[in-house]
Amino acid sequence: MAPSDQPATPSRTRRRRDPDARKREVIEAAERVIAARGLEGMTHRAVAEEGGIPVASTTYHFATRDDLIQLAFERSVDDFAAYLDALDHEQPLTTLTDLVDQLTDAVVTACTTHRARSVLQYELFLAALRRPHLRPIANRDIALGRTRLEQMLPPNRAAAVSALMAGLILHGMVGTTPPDRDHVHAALADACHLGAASDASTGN
Amino acid sequence: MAPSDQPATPSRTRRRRDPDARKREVIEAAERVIAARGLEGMTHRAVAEEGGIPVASTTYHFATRDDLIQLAFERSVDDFAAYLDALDHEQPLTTLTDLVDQLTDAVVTACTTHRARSVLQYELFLAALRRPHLRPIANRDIALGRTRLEQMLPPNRAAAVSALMAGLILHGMVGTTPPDRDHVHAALADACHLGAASDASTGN
Amino acid sequence: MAPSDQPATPSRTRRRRDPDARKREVIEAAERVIAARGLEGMTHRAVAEEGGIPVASTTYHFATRDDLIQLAFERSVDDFAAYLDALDHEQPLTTLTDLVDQLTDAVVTACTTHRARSVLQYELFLAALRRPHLRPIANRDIALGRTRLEQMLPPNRAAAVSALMAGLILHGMVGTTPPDRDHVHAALADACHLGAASDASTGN
Amino acid sequence: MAPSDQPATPSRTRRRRDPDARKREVIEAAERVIAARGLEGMTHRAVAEEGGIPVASTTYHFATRDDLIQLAFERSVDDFAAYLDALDHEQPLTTLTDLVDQLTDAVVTACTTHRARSVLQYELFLAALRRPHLRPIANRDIALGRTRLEQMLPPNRAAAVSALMAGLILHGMVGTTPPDRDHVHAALADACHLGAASDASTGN
DNA sequence: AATGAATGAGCATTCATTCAT
DNA sequence: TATGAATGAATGCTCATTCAT
Repeated sequence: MAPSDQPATPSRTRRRRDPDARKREVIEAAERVIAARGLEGMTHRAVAEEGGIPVASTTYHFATRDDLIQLAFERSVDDFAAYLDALDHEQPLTTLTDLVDQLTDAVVTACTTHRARSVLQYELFLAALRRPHLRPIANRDIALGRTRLEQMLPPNRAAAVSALMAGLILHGMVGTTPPDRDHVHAALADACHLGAASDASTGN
Repeated sequence: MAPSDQPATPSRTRRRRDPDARKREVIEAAERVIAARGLEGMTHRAVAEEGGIPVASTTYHFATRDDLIQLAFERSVDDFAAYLDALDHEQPLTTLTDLVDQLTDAVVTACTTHRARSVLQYELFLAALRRPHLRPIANRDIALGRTRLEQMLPPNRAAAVSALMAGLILHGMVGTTPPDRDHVHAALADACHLGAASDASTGN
Repeated sequence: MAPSDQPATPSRTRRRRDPDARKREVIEAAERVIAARGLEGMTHRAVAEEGGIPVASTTYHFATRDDLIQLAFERSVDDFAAYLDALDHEQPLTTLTDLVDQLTDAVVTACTTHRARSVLQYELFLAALRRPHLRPIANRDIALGRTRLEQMLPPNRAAAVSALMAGLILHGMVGTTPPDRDHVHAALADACHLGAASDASTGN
Repeated sequence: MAPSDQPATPSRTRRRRDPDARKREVIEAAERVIAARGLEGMTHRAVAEEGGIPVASTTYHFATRDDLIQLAFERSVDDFAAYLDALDHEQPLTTLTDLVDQLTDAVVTACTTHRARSVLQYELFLAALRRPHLRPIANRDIALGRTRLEQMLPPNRAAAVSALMAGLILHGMVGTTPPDRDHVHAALADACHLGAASDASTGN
């Protein structure tokens, strides 16, 4: 972000100006590896290969493998937050109808275009079930979506819609075909109390 | 964990004669290990320890670790099917109101009493995302719940309610406290189209 | 050999009439496995698979794996003896010229048609270097060829020709192409003292 | 066999700093193990024991066991080349008579003093029959001896003498007693076309 | 600060052999 | 007798982590 990040000092001898840059590289590579091969596939060697980084760099900057895992998940939630922020700027929420349309799109793309991110999210949830120190991170991820919905929905309904989306995405990814847009739309319309008309449109 | 907690066995006579029983023992131990330590924690050694069984017995009856994983998941889905059958006998579905009550209970107990089984289910879903041969098994699991709901709901609504439950349970388990009964009930009532009154009851 | 080997008694219930038959099956399968995968590849499982035989049959009839190895090698030497006998009947040795022609053929086919048998022979030789109980068997194999040569050559020359053949076959099999007939012939002619004329024919 | 036979090392300071030296240590230990126990006996653990080295060191420096095998064989051929070079310096080839004397000595010592190296060579030949990537190495070994002979013999005769030596050594090692010097000498004299007189000297 | 080298611990799997039937 | 079941003992290999530089 800073304009002096990589100045014109081409002192080849120097390896790195920014000590945190290498750390970030490792974390990002770890994110990618978890998404691609799962938490169990996230070995130091796999991260090193993915990032084009020496193996020892993946252990030098982090006390243990668990530390790296935690930081990778934290960063993935940061990414999610940034994604939601961008969404709010590009498509600010106005009407309930728009909201449902947007959420429908979010569910479908979560299973297709953004599948890697969704997988990472579920990896986090599952990991959090067994590792207490990951639970705050997982809950922050959940809260992120929920809070955004609270812009237009009462808290409990926001929570319900958030859960519905989680379930729709999970079932959608497990299924052999991407989820059907109309079904998703109808379910979300219901959950958002968009009005009885929505139901008729899909014939249920 | 304790390999010697079955002292009443005729001991010493190590050899068993019932290979299917032994296979079942191994599979059940594997199920328990996956639920407790995750798929990555399901090593042959862990299964052997959990089942009080020699390590070689866990490899003798199954060609590969992946085979054992698959069979353990298949068996866990069978368990789920049996659970649903039992439920149908004990509490046959009659009215929509009863259904919603029952589902509410199912969600809450899935996060508490039956937490181990729920964890196993999500392990299966996540594993299926990366292992194609597990997807039919995961989809069968999803279909099981969905089909049962279709006794009382149109197909698309059944799918939506099924997804909602999956999301509620996941978020419920990740959260630090069990899910709130009333919120769950309200969300399910909405999704089942129980009537607008349900919403008023929770004050949203 | 005996005409009453498998009489007309089709008593299906009986598994085997001849208790030695199963043993022979195992030994023959072991021979084939050693030739194909080497001594280290000769596991009980490999033999069982090769012979279409239960694994336990490969251990039941032989005290140890080493026993089976020994019997397989013994049998392979028996095979070699039978092969030489047959050769003597079909192509009795008459003149030195004929002998050299025949030996040339033997060397070339040992690297091609009979390669499997040759490999087995070298497996035996190498194994005998480390396992004293196999040495008499290996030496019998060597003596077999030598003795036959002694029909037409003095003992020391017979030994030399036998060694030459062993070396030609070994180098021939290791090489990327089968050995050149003319070279082989020239070398054997020399070793058999066939006469200086043979040498001129190949330009040496 | 004795892992602690190098007490003079600075002990305790386990870490080495010279990776090439460590690699060489492993390869040399592997050579010794193959010569002593055969290729099938060359396990990582056996090499580690032989070299007084941690097991993981034997896998760290080589991608696979096959890699280590190949390097050990390559090194053994290098050793052979060095041996031939040394021989050429110490006893340059002059007359055919000297050559035959020297070769006779080579055959006899190959079965006695240098038996370990000879065994390694035959292990290589046999292994090369089944592992294509070892064939160039085995052929280089054969070419080494052949080329040296070509200093004094025409190519085809050199090849024949080389093969004869291979056979003599093999039969010599398999036999219960070292090969008889005179027989070996007579055979080599013949193969080198030393003159008819040689034959008379041994009474054949 | 950064990294190649090194290693103890552990893993999935194979195998010779033994046992119960 | 013959064989499926069972198992202790390896084996090749991977990995998180530590250390020397």
